[in-house]
Amino acid sequence: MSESPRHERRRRKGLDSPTLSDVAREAGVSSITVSRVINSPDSVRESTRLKIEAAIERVGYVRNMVAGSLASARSQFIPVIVPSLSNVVFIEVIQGLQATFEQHGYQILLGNTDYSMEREEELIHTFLGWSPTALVTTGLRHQPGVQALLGRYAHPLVEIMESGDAIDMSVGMSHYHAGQRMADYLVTQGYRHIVFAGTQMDGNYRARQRYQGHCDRLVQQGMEAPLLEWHSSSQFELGATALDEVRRQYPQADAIHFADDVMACGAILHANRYGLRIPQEIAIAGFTCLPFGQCLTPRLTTISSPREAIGRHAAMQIITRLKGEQPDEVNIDLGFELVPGESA
Amino acid sequence: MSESPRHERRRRKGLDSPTLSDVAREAGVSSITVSRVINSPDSVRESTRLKIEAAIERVGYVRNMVAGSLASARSQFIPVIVPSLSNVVFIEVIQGLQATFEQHGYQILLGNTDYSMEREEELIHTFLGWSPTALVTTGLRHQPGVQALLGRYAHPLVEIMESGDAIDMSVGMSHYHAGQRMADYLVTQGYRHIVFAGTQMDGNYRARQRYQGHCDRLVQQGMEAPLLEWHSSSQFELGATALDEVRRQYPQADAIHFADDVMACGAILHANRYGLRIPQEIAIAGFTCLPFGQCLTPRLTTISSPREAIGRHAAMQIITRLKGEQPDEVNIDLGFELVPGESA
DNA sequence: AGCCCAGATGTTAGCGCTAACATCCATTAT
DNA sequence: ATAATGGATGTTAGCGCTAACATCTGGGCT
Repeated sequence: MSESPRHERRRRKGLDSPTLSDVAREAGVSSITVSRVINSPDSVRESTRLKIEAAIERVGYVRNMVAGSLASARSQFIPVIVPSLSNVVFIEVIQGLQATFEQHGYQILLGNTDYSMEREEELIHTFLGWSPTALVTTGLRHQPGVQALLGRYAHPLVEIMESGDAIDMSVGMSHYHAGQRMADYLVTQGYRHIVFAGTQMDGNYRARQRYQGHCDRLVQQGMEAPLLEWHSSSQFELGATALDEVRRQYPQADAIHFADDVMACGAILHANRYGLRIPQEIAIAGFTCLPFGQCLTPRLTTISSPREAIGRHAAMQIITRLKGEQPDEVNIDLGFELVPGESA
Repeated sequence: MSESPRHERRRRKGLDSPTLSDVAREAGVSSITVSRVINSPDSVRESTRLKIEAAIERVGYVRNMVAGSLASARSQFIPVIVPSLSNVVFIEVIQGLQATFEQHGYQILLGNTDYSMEREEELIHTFLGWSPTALVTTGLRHQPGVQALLGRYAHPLVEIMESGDAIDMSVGMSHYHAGQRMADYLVTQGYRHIVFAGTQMDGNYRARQRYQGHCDRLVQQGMEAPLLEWHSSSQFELGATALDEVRRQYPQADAIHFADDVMACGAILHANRYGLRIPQEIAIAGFTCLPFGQCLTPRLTTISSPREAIGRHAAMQIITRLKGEQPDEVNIDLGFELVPGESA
């Protein structure tokens, strides 16, 4: 156990790297001056700075962020909580966040809830232990405990993906209106028997909101809005299955409004394979606008969601607040765009 | 500036959350006992534990991980450095890592080098400041400085994606052999004029290794091994461009070996659009085996890489070492599999 | 009864850094 | 010459936790 060669108690960790005071001694200054060179170089005279920088180099100093965070009671960490990493949508959001935060010296702490609100609560608890400077989480709905905890949270907080009233700030789009808009478009195109097909919609309530918008619009038009739901995660193959299932259960269906592009693309590829003509025999629509949908023949009709932009805006909201400024808007709705292809 | 209501100097942060000693006082024990309840509950008598747990609940204690990490000189953080987040491959590796680490209470710190080794060096420097318990980085090649730094690094370290001799441990596959294997297969299938097409191969040297394997095998067979390279990131559209370009520059080409599935799929979709028959007029092969390649008509011939498995194994190697055990193997080669489709 | 021992709990002393305040010194204004 | 100023640097006292050691219990044994 105690095979460490030196038993002076000063250092307890194996790798005893030099500290601020080692650098300070080497440079002949006090450690706070070294700290200033690192954190606010402009507040130190240039000659001193150069001397210290040389000393840092010489002793091979590596900054201890943990100690810094403890002393200043804030870390450079910003937890980002998303429901899934299998869904490209969140990957793109994370990229937007990451790129922006990185430029400003913040580090993302990634949390994955797997669409479980209990898991979200656990994650938030853990993350708060890291004294994060800010927090990003997905959606406007949370467990009561989370709602309360975040309400008391004194730092910038952004809820992403949805539009609406946030605890602190939000960046997103209206899923209800997106569903409504697509239903609208399908009706305009002359489709009359439209089935909505999605998966895991119990956890993913934003998909449910899209269905709600879809449903309300169709009912308004005096149509029915049947829903077909699966419970595995969204994959291409599931789109194929869904297409078959819709045609079996609703032989009169002339269009399928999928909850996401992945399933929609799977359906198109499946139809191509079996010579089912799209949109003549059945029309296909998706949601989110992923690149491959736009390379298919026929091109997928879908709604483009501002994924990376959500990430970038969310990060900017936080950075603005951390600079002590107030963002122009607290709740940002980045909207969406209908992208007509030939599939519907 | 100093508008905080209470000026007792004890707490400097805005949100003064209860500490271990608050809980200790509440429970009538010493703070170390509370610490034990949190870190090794079995070392505390049950009655005491329950009493303390109740106190924790009552005061709403949130553990301060930063202080814990400083005191114990190790954090629960494990930096994971990958070259890209746009490439699904790394997303899947990260998922494998994340799922495994999470179960054992570790938190990933994500770093993205954008295929730059200088950036890798910077990232490693920053991350070492967080006293990480272990480290995961991509590839066996690094800047000299990184090589030296990691050589001295006293904690578990896994280099992923490649097979070969690691600084500490590695989990991956041989890209050279994968390239060779595919070239082999194409030759066996009767193709004689095979073009290799890739993008950003200066940074992505694993793609270059695949090309090397491909090249060596073809030259061995007395064939030429032309290479066509682009410099934007790999997208479906680039595959389309590549297909056109190959047919223009090498009219006699009967097969294209793409450096990755995304471009290969783009090429197939493009060919389908313009009625070019695959593989009769030109064969297409990819690398990595992404789901959509397997849904196309014709199905993409490709090589399946063990992406999630790499993540899971890498995490397990680290966990084994952190438990104080020695893993059975230091360098793990998870191999690959040729997946024949109809595209070649 | 007295002793030993192991398991439970407590005491002490930092981990490496930074906030807050204190001091110093060269300028400039008076 | 002296005071006033402001920029550069230093002193002090923790941040909240845990390692290491010290102490206290209450059986079980002779």
